[in-house]
Amino acid sequence: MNGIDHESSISIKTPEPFSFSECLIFLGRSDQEVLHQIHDDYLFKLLKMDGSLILIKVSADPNFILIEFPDGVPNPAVRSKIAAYVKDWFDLGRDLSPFYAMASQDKILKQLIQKYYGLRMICIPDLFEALAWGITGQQINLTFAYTLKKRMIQQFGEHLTYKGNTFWLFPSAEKIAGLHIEDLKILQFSSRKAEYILEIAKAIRDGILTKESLLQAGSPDQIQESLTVIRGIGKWTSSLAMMRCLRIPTAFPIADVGLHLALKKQLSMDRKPFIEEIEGMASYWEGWQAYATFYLWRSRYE
DNA sequence: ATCCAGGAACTGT
DNA sequence: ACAGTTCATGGA
Repeated sequence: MNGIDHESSISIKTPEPFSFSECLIFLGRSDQEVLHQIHDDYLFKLLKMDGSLILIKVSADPNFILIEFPDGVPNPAVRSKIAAYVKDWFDLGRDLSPFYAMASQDKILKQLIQKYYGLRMICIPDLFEALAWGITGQQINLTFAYTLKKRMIQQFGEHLTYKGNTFWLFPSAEKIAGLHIEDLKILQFSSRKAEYILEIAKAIRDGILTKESLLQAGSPDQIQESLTVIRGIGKWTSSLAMMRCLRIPTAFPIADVGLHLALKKQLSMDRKPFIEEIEGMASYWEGWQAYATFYLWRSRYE
């Protein structure tokens, strides 16, 4: 049971703490994002379940998340999958109280959990999307990374138009696996990133690389190892996928420039912190490095 | 023009 | 294991 199914909608009891509006702020961080749309306090997203496109409209009241289906109500089996998806997307299954207890004693995180109270990790449940997004974002500025992602989606992803708004789905691994390097290069992906993404798409298409097999690989270190043996996936990209797709709370992209800039700002430093300095700060975050990182990322969107 | 951006592979020691 | 080099391309 992932939620209460009212046939034409689903409501999911939200855990404490949870703030839908904080999640919407993170989701609205780029005006180039086309994988969801925010209109007033409603969040729209296109999903594909059992082979069919389904548009969802998500909203919240103090105790529930409500999922509606403006373009057609799917069958009960699909509704149940959608409830599970939304739960994963907002990381609703996690008990945040240990994180908040730790953070309330931490110099850096203390203010962040007050400011962004109820923010949850916004996850990327699709493994191919998480890895492709990681590779896309390697060593380029975020603005350009969003541009590349948008081009890839609008070139190769499926879409649905409802009341004049077009909603996009991230391209499937199957679709991308069938492309040539040139097809991504022309969108201004570098040759190497195009190679990496195509190879990973093929591995996912062929069932060699799956979320389940990664999760069964064992400890977080073993999962990281099985990711970093893949060409194009280093420590940073694997940590990102472990954070936002596999939802491993200890995942920690310690070399992430976004994290560095957030810490620089929080600590009013005139330079980015050194890795050794971050290791010192993060020693207090043990068990919750992923959430600490996520809240720090959030602090950059002020 | 210059530096840098939510890195990773490759090469040499 | 560790350090330096190369790749790659737009944003500010």
